[in-house]
Formats: sequence, structure tokens, C-alpha cells
Amino acid sequence: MSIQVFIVDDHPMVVAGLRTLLGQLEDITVAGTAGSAFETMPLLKKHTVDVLLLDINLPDVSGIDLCKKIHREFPGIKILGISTFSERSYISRMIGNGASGYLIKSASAEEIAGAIRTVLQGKLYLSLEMEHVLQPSAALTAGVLPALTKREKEVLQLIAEGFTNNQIAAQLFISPLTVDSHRKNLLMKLGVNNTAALIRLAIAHHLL
Amino acid sequence: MSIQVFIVDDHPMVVAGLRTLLGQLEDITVAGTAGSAFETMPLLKKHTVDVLLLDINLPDVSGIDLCKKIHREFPGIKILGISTFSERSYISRMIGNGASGYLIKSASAEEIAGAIRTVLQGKLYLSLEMEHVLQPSAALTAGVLPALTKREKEVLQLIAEGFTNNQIAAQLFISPLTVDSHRKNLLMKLGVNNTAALIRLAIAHHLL
DNA sequence: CTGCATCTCCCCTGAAAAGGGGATTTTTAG
DNA sequence: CTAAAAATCCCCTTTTCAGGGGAGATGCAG
Repeated sequence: MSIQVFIVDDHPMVVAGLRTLLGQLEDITVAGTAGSAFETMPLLKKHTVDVLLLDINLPDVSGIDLCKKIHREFPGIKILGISTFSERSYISRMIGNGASGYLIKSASAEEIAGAIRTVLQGKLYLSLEMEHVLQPSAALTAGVLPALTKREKEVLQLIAEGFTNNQIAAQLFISPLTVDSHRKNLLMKLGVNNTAALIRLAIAHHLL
Repeated sequence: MSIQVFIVDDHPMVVAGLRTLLGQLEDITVAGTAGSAFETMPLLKKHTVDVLLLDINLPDVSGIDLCKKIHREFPGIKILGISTFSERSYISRMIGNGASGYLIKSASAEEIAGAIRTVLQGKLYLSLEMEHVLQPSAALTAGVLPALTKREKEVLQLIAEGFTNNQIAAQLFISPLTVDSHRKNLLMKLGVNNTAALIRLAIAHHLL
């Protein structure tokens, strides 16, 4: 029996392209397709699916969230993330949420088939291009987002540890008012308006 | 000129083994080794290093933290994580912190050399075994840490987005008081006492 | 049908954080 | 040396959170 592949992508062109490419292979069958997260879940219950090709940019829900959901409800299905660009943060989040691999859309038919066979063996498959992978992560910590000062990073770290302004002040031997200033500057620099968003952003940008 | 490799591992046996294996290869030179995070940083300033093999389990600092630090201070160095087991959560965190790949210690010399050459091309390299990769991530979301209810996860998600209780209440069509209850339950269940720690813990456990 | 968990709503108080100013001293870099 | 940047400290108000309690409605599994 051939490998049952399910495709989730909101671009019809991509779906058609994948259908054609994969349809030419004898050991692979396209079990079905969906254009949104909403459509996907019911369809997965009806079809037997081995591998799911999942676009990261979906209209309703982010592919990352959908990935987590599918992986939870259908642990047997191997998930291969697809995206136009290979952004490091997306990749690691996809992997962290149960994906077994990552494909860029420019991948060849052979590469896609190879990826499908690879993940079915229980291995991870990653297809990556230099430029998009190396620059962002290097640039991310330095340029893009406003540079934080040494002190701000210290305060940020302690905030993340769950300390209050007073506790932080005690640890750094400064006034709580100063800690508050740093905290405000952090919120302003990172463009968020409370601690929760601050921590999330900081972790997303590898500041913690 | 050959590829300069630096090894960081607290097990002398592993270091020696890697040295021997890599030393046999003509295009690879072991530029140096370190047994702890503490030793590593100064040595990296003295040697020109292309690829760094980094053990995840170090005595002083976690390899994941060290990975972040090295990647920030020496963006040019490709980092390959090494560990006995291929735990999904570690892998994605390593990748997220700038690592270019992941090796299990049982890898053959060829595999290690292949990994080094792969990451030097700017690609990711992953070596994984089925069993250790598939089970953990499924178990992680269910067993280990106190199970959160559906509603609690929704609230947690929205808290992380930076919304206040009132905003969350509006989105979920419930009372702000209810949101507050969920919030309190989250803090209690996860054993933290403020939002910052909550978000950090949630991300660490892949709840977000 | 009866627990048990979940979800819901409500009360109170005090602490902490957010939002808005301003000002002064050290460092750091040109 | 001298600006600029960082770090420090201070004031104000309002909102949000944290911690403590209780309690009814719903839904699911035994």
C-alpha cells in the first residue's frame, strides 16, 4: 500500500503543484487536501493519513498551532512543515510542536518525496538555504530589535525569573524606582504593554 | 586549510573519542577542547574555530544557555549540539538558540564528519532515532506537568499575547472575574507567583 | 444519579505594575 | 575633554494582579 499524504495549504496553486508532483510517484497517494485549519480536522478523521504537509501561513490559525493540535489528536501522523522562507524561529517552533520536518516551497519533487520517506522512518527532515537561515538569527540578536543595555538585560532576566521590582532592586543593590525605570524602558523598547508580552517576546527573540 | 573544530564536553572519554575520530580525517583539525562552559569562552577567543561540538549536559551551565551565549558572541561559529539521547525539547531549544545541528553520541565518525561539513554549508544537520523522539513530545504535553484544562490553556495563550483580564474576558465572552479565576489556577497549578514566571514556564514546557 | 472536575461568577484587600512626567550622576565613546 | 548614552533616583495617578475566601451551574464517568 502506498503512502497516504494529506496537504494543507491555502494557496490552490501550491496544492495543485504538490498533487501533481506527488501523484507521479507510485508509492505516494494524495489522500486529500484542505485550504484552512478549519477544514483540516474533520477531514483527517475520515482519511487514513501517514504524512501531512502543512503550510505555516494559513488564513485562520497559524500553522504552528495547528501543528500542535494535529500532533496531539493524531500522534501517528508525521507532519512536514512547508513555508516559502526558512525562518529559524518558525522551524524550531514547528519541531517543538511535533513536526517531523520542514520543507521550503522551492523544494524539488525528489526532495519532497525524500522528506516524506525520511519522516516515515521516524527521522527529522530539514531543507534549508544558507541565506535565510544564517542571517536572521545573527541579525536578530544584534540589529533588528532595539538593542538592550546590559542593565536592562539583567533586569529582564530577573523579571523572567518571577521576581518583583523590590526583589530585583535588592539583588542588584539599586532602588526599586530604578528597576521600575528599566522595566518601563524595556516595555517601551520592545513595544509591548505588559510583562506577559514582554517575556514572550524576549524568549521569542532569544533574549532569555 | 582544514576545518577547525572545537569540542566542549565534560566527559574526557567523549572528548578523547572525538579527538581520535576527527583526527583521522584530513580536512578536519581539532583546534581545542574544553570541559565546562567556564573554560570555553576564553579559549574561543584564542583559537579560530569553524565548528563547535557542544555537549548539552555540562556541569556548570546548561549547554543550551552556553549555546545562546556563544552564538551571540561568535556568530561565525557553527554549533553542533551533542547529547546521549535525542530529546525533542532539547533539540528545538538548541536550534532556537542558534545551534546549526544536533548529533547523538552514538553517531559514527562518518556521520560526525558529515554533520560538520553540512553545517559549514549553512544547513542544519539532525541525527535522530525514532523511539526517543516520538514518545517524549507526546508525553510531555500530557503527563509530567499538571494538566491544564482547555479553558486554562486558552486563557494562558491570551495572557501570553499581552491581553489584560478584561480584554481576555471580552474575547472569551466571560466575566473578567472568571478570567481571574483561571489565571489564579494557572499560577497555582504551575507553582509560580506572577505572570512573568508563568509565561516563561509555559514556554519552557511548550504550552505556548 | 452522584460524585468530581470544570467552568462560571462573586467578594475583599493590598501589592505590584503601567503610564506619565522629570532630574541627576556615572560611563562610555568620539 | 566633552557630548551622548546609560544608569540612577524621584514624583504622580490609575489600572491590573495576586492572594484569600466562597459558591452555583454544567457535564461527564462511574
